[in-house]
Amino acid sequence: MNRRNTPTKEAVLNLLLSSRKALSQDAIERQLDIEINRATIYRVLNRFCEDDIVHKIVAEDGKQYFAICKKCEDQPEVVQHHFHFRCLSCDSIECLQVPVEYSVPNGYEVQNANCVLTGTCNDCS
Amino acid sequence: MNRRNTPTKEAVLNLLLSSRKALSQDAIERQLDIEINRATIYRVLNRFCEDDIVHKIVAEDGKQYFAICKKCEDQPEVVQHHFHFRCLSCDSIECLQVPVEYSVPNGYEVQNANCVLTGTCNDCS
DNA sequence: TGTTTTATTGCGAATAAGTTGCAATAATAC
DNA sequence: GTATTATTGCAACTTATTCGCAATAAAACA
Repeated sequence: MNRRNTPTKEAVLNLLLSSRKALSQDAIERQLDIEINRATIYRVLNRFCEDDIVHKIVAEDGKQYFAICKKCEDQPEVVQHHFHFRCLSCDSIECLQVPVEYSVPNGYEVQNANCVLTGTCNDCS
Repeated sequence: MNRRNTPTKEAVLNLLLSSRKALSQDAIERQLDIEINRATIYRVLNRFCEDDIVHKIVAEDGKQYFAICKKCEDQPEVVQHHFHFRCLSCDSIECLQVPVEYSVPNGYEVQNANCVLTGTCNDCS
């Protein structure tokens, strides 16, 4: 299943790269100049996730948001789990450079972390 | 808007009290002996949330799960934000007694935290 | 105890997010 | 240039949650 380069893929990737925020499918659809089908956007995004180009966050609104996997300065090798911040005022989600730290009971094995803080961001407070 | 006691409310509350896990609407509906309408279950649960009897978790499946606000031994006054664990094997969500710790950039104000770790629980590993 | 008030419920319909099957299109390899 | 098959668009579908409305039933009160 080799990947192909398409205008759609390019457009979505560029949008995500230029965005400071995590974007939902409908935000992406709105912000793109070219018209791309809803289902296609999801498929492109999910492929990006499979390829670890993008990570998916699910917020308390139950919606999926997608953000480029930027590597943290301190740990260039790993894109570790970090907190996300959802501002209720401007309704945007961004990645914080704050690693998620936790311990789990014996026998538990963590594969993923989905952590979203909610409140008011600097721009809105 | 005074609250009234109803069989429905009782039943849902007792179920949540007796459950070690956070429950979704459909899990509650399935586990109850009495027949309660879907919309009603949601309304009861949301009222519990408003009254801080129950807290809501949204998992990466986008679904809402509800759990009794048990107070942690260490900080009996406050039900502080804690991690949740979702086991992909037995598909259940539970509250961990692990507080969520974080810092946020200047000017950010956190009102809530929704943190779910995903993986395999002790029973399934 | 009977009556009134209004919170709660059930029902059905609506909404919204995300997925899927399928046929058409278009990258890429040869 | 042709063949292969990844990608796309479309429409339909699924699933979770919400909402309006009329009926019901707690709770307060006479």
